[in-house]
This record gives sequence, C-alpha cells and structure tokens, in this order.
Amino acid sequence: MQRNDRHWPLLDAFFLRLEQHDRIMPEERAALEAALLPSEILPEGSDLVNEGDRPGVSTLLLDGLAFRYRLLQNGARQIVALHIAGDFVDLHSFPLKEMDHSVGALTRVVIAKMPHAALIAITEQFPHLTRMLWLLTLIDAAITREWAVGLGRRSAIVRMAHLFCEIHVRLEAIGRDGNDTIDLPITQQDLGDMLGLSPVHTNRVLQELRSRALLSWQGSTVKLLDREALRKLAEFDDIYLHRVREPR
Amino acid sequence: MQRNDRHWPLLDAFFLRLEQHDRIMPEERAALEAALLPSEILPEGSDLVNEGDRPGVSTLLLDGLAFRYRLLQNGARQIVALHIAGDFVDLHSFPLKEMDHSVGALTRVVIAKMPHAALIAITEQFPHLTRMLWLLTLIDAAITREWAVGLGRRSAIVRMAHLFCEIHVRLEAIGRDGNDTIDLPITQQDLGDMLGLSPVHTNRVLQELRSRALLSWQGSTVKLLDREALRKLAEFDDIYLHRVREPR
DNA sequence: CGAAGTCTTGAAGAGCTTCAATACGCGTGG
DNA sequence: CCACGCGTATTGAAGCTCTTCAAGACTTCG
Repeated sequence: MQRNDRHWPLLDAFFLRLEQHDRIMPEERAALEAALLPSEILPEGSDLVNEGDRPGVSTLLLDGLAFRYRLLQNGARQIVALHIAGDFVDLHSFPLKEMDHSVGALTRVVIAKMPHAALIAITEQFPHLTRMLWLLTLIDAAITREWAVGLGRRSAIVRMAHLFCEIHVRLEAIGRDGNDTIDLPITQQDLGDMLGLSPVHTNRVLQELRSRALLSWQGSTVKLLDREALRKLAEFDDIYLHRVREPR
Repeated sequence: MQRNDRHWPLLDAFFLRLEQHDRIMPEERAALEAALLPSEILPEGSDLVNEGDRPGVSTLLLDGLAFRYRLLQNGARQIVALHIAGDFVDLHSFPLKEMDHSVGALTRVVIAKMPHAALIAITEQFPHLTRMLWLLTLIDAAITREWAVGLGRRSAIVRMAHLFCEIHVRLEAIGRDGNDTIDLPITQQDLGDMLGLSPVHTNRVLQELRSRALLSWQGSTVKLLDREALRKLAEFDDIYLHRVREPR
C-alpha cells in the first residue's frame, strides 16, 4: 500500500468510525494519512506490543482481529479488549508511554503505525482532531468498563450474549456485518479468555445459546439467529459505544 | 474557596498527581485554575452525574471519595472506579458527551467543576496540558483494565488484596497515607460492589485477610499490617498506575 | 495418513451466592 | 444517660455456577 495514494482504501474502516462520532475535515484526514507509516502485515499469533514495552509508535489496525491481554503468574490469560479493523489498537500508549499489557494478533493482521512524534504534532496543530483521537481511546475505555460490569455482575450466558451483540454492532459500524452474520475466526479458548471463563464452561454456555436458537457458530461464522432475543437476554444497550455524530 | 487566590490549597492533590507524571508549567497550572468554577460541597450518597446525562462540565474531586457505577435491571450494582482527592472524576465526559454510567459520592465530597468550553480552549492553547489531561483519563482506563483482569481471572481474596494495595499506592501519591494506614469510610457492601462479590462473601474474604494478619479494618481505618505479604498475595505491580515523571 | 489442535462430554468438587437469623454499633429522642 | 431503632456486620446452612481433571471425538493441515 502506497503512502501517496489520494485515497487509501485500507483506511476506510478507520474514517468510517471517526465520521460516526463527528465530522472530520479534509485537512484532518490528510494529517492522519500523512502521519501513518506504510502498512505492514503480521501473522496470526504474533504480538504487536508487549507489556513493559515503550513503543514510540501507535498501531492502527487496518484488517484482521487483535486483542489486548494480560498474563498472570499462574498462566491464566485475561483478554481486556478485542479490536477490529479501524481500531487504533494502542493509541493509549501515546500518553501512557509504557505498555501495561500486551497486544496480540488473533488473525493475520494488516496494520499501519503512527509515530508518537507525529501525534505530538497533531496535538499541536489540530485540537479538534486531538479530541477525536482522545475520544477513540475513551470509547475503548467505555468498552472495558462494560466488560468489567459483565465480569462482576452478569452470568456467563448473559455476558456471552452481550459480547456477541457488541461485536455485531461494532462490525456493523465499519460495514462488515453480513446480515446478522459475523466472521469470527477465534477459538472457544479465546472467547473464554474475554469472558473470564474456562474453556469447558465456554463450550457449555455456547451450547446453551445454540439450543435456545439464539446463535449458531460453524467454522468462523457466527450467526445471530435472533438478534432481538439476544439483546434482551444480554440487556444490551449500545450507549457505551457512543455512536452519535455531534461536535466534539 | 475563592477563585482569585494565588494558591488554592484544595488543588494540591490534583497538582501533586499531575506533577507525578510530567512537569507542569506555571501557565498550564494557571490555565487549569482559571478554568475551574468555585468549589462546591455535596453530601454523602448524592450523585454527581447520572447515566444518560450530558453534563457540559467535568468534575474534579478535591476531597472525599466518589465512585463510578452501573446498575443492572436486577438491581445489582457494579462499581467500575473509585476516585480519591485529586481525581478528575468524569473528565471522559468531555469527549464522550453522554454519560454511560453514574458517579456517586461515597462520602461528603468537595468538588470543582470545569466547563467543557474551557476544556476546548485548553485543547486549543495548551497541547501539552491537553496530553496530560488525556493521560489522566487513560490512567483511569488502565485501572479499569486491571479491575477487569481481577474480575475475570483472580480469586476473591487476591482481588481484594490487590484493591487495597492499589488504594494505598494512590493515596500515597497524594500524600494521604498514614503509615500503611488508609482512611476508607465505606461499607463492606460498597467494597463487594467493586469486587463483584456478594456482601456475605465480601465479609468472609475480609475475615480471611484479617486472620492471615494482613489487614485490620476498624471503623473507617484500614491498616495494611503486612504490605509486602499483601502485595505478594495480590501479585501487585503498580506499572498500570504509570507513576513515572517523563515528557508526555 | 498421522499429528496437533480444538471441541465435546462426564463427573467431582471448589468458590461463591442466597436466604435467614443474630449481633453489633451508632445516632436520636425520650 | 439510657433505650430504641436502623443500618451494618457476622454466622450458618443449602445450593448453584463455574472450574478442574480426564477422556474421547472431531477437524485441519502438513
């Protein structure tokens, strides 16, 4: 992918997301495009950043799935965020500097890095764009909050239903939902590590959702068979995704 | 408290926190002080903001304890953040606009509000200060992440030990730790709602910490009797609080 | 076709919740 | 100053959710 393209198709998901929250001016878009390094491809299973790293760049996910996670001493893994195309995976490392968790590629991913020096320049020249980037990190935080609510107070099945609703809405937002069908090439183990569940119980909860005819999962294709029932079960309310276009 | 004071003692905790992460210039400090409205006092139990609100101001906590929480349909409450003096409790509502959770006063609190219009001006005139405010919201997010890790993958006792370690470090950072003693005027119910536990189990886990001579709690006084043992039990590592003074 | 990873199932048990009752502590009014 | 009352803390007991261990089946891929 070339830097000097007038239009950078891989960035569509990213700008689609931004435009959902507020209007982006052409010069802001240009500033972002100019700040990005040429895209790279990383294989499934590789880590984009590790706990303790001080990256110096932030990573924009252009395609594929990535996740942020922590490993505990007993080997347990908790996934604290799932990222899809258009997500600025570790933009928070720009103010934070040091990573307090790792980011891994759940699938083959296409990424583009943005040097923190370029981000500093953006904060100096584009206040509104700065607020928009700030916003993106805060929506990530809102999602983590929602996960924490689920982990603390929702049962496994409700939590899982909620997660599928969330993923569906987020994919929809970047134009990647196909008729209540989502492409989710992850293992049940990965799913369990997002939900704070053992692989065995993850499997059983999944079966319960299937037997209630709310969901099917074959290969990497998840179908929400009854979206409304799923939302009701999950008490899903997408307010925390802040998908409102307004001046920020 | 008067706006035109040269020195605003109630802001000490806030500036202490900021200075821990990077150097703050006098004009940045002045800009913050000028942006704040006169302080207010709210009684214990009152809500500072509610889910669904669109505040128009962000609230700086000058004294007391506040918490962010969500209520579920079955009446369950999950507390997703605990805030102490010096915390910019709902600074995230500046880019987010709409609250996706509520903020309550755990004790009598002293607060000062900052209009979002003033925050916009700060983003236009003080890029570095903007990054510092951004940083504060991201540290809150890092804490939520840590809580999510605990809720998903740590046992109740480890989670509780971890929380006490965290509160201690955070109070220390604003000069409010008294010799491994922290003033925590909250109920076991509140504690349970942070840890995702029932009141009964919260009580039993607390007793276990007491019987292991790691902690005492009488009235509102919590003593960390063996801080090192507590940290070891919790696998506590304060990296996620990002208490490093460096250019941001 | 074999091997490695993933999914599925059964069974036992740990961790936590729920319900219910009792004890404690603190502020208020008599 | 004491008694009362209400919120909070504590205890016991039963049961549910989820984990762990272990084995077998399925899938995918070299």
